[in-house]
Amino acid sequence: MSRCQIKSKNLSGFASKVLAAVKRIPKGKVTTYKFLARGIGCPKAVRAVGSALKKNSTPIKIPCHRVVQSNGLIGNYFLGKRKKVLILQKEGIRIVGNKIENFSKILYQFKNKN
DNA sequence: ATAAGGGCACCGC
DNA sequence: CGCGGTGCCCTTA
Repeated sequence: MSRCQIKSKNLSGFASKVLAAVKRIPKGKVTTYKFLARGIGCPKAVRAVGSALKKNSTPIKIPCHRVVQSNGLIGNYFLGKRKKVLILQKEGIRIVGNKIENFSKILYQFKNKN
């Protein structure tokens, strides 16, 4: 079961779960699409997670900029990769080039819910 | 309803 | 160790 898609009012259940998970990310920390996907129960839906964040219409409530690639790279951002880096830096995260410094340290891993 | 795209991840060479 | 190609799932046109 664990269907990754549950109908909702506006956003798909999948998106809702993703957004909820992203909102759980503490400030000054970051997470990866992989952990995020795994956190919602769909470790293979890493790309779907990105798409879901893209449909996010409230970036203020949903710090999608705290979501980066599993290799420590910033990845992309619906507002622009450059913008994402700036925001992360403001969060107190050190970024070298396009990579996050101390990535493993600030990496927030979701608990294995379920 | 079908087709292509996308804010990735992993494996192989 | 670095780069390329493929795979998986959801969204939008």
